[in-house]
Formats: sequence, structure tokens, C-alpha cells
Amino acid sequence: MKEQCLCKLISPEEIDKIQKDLPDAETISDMAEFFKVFGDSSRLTLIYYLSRAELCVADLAALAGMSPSAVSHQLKTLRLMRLVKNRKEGTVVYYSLDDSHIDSLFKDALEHILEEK
Amino acid sequence: MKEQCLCKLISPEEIDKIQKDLPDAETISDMAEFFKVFGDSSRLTLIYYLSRAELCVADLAALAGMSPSAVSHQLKTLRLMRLVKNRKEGTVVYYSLDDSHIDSLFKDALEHILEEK
DNA sequence: TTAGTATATGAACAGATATTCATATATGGA
DNA sequence: TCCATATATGAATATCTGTTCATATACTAA
Repeated sequence: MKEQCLCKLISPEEIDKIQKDLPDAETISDMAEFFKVFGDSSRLTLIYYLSRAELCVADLAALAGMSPSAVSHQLKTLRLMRLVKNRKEGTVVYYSLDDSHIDSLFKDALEHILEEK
Repeated sequence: MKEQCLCKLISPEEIDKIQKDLPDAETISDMAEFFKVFGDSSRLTLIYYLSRAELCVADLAALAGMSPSAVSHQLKTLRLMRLVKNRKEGTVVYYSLDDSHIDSLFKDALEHILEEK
């Protein structure tokens, strides 16, 4: 434990316990990287489409109104984060979702937004 | 619907339905802004501590190893996103969580990370 | 009032990031 | 083989973002 609770609302023992439960720096960083992927409209749109259908890069680009190059770059990000998988058929690469948490995350985000007054 | 599905894996009717279900641009943007808040290690750490206790700015700074100014800036972000609320007592301002989705979001992120091979 | 403390805020800067553009790779058809 | 198409990728750039620093505000106590 680094410091006393200056404001003394809670005891040093409680502070100590809370600090011990803090995930380690690497876990926190991994979680942040995970959320960061969802923190961009373009990627969110791609993720939405892939949550509904398996699609090739060109179709994703057309649907999302992005260039194929931009889509490919973002799909690489999603791949590295293990959120999507792909399948090659000739020159076409089909992408689909590879994560079971998307629905839950989208639901939480939508609920929060709808709570806006 | 802007374009045909070039790869013709799914029908134009399906494409049409998927496009109609896409949340509007403002909703997508709001969702991205929401996730973006969690996409930073410092903010995630602050959110974690506030999920465990009501804390003042100085204590948050000490616990998270940040300057009070940086904490204050980040708390403003969290306030604007309606994720935290505060309470003033003299010169001290106590912050606490004001969102019911944090636990669920953290759980999803942690699960995903632990699925890493 | 004056001094001291806690917090907030604006400007500036450094680092990160999404897109574009040019190019490379891979596959299939002529 | 040569050409066309689909996708991937590296570099460059413009924008965004988190922190620091200086300063302002708000409250308390003397």
C-alpha cells in the first residue's frame, strides 16, 4: 500500500484490500486495449455487420461506406484482438465474428446510452 | 441499401434487413464514445477504485499513482459520460460510480482476455 | 481579511491513431 | 505466361488524446 487515505473516509485496511484486488498492470492494459477496439465508430460498424453475417472485405467496405484498404487495416486490428476469424475462398476472404461477448457489450452500451435524459 | 453484395454469399434481401437494423450513426457514435472511456488504463484504474469505494480526488490520485490534475481531467470525462457522480464536503469532492453496467463490462473484458491461448 | 488546501480548468505538447495512397501479394482465368 | 481482381501492408499525414504546467475557483480556518 502506497499511501494513507488522506480523507479517511475508509480505513487503511479497506484501502489495502481494494488495492490488493486491483488487477495487475498488464491485465488492466489488456482490458483497456480490448475496450479501445470498440471505441471507434468504423470498427463498431464492422463488428455490427459481422455479428449479423459472414462477409468479405469488399462487401464490408460497401456496407460500411469505407475503402477496402481502411477495412482491411481495421480487420487486422480485430484479428489481432481475436474478435474475428477469416476463411479464404479463392481471392476472397470472408470474415466472421469470433467472440461471444459482443452481444453483451452492445447491450450494456445501448442501455447506458438510452438512460441519457 | 447502397450496394449489391458483390460476393453474393447472402441475398440482397438479407443485406437489406441487416442494413436496416444497423443503429443510426448517432447511436453508433455514442456507443463508440462510451467504449472509448474504458479504453485507457488510467481511466480503467479510476473506475475500478470507484467501483469499490467512494473516494476523493486526492485519494484517487494517490491510489492510481496519478497527479490530482490528471485525475480531475479524467473524472470530468467520466462525469460527462454519466459514469460517476460526486458529492462535495467542504473543499473535498467525493466521487462514486453511477452506472450499473461496469461489472458486466469488466466481466466480459476479463473473460475475453483469459481466453488468450 | 489573509493564508492554506482541494479541486477544476485552459493551453500546450508529446504520443497515439485512422485514413489515404502507393504498392505488394495471392489467386484465378485467358 | 499475362492480366485482372481481392486483399494486405507500409509510409505519410492529419486528427485526436492524455498529461503536465500554470492558474483559477471554492471553501475553511485563523
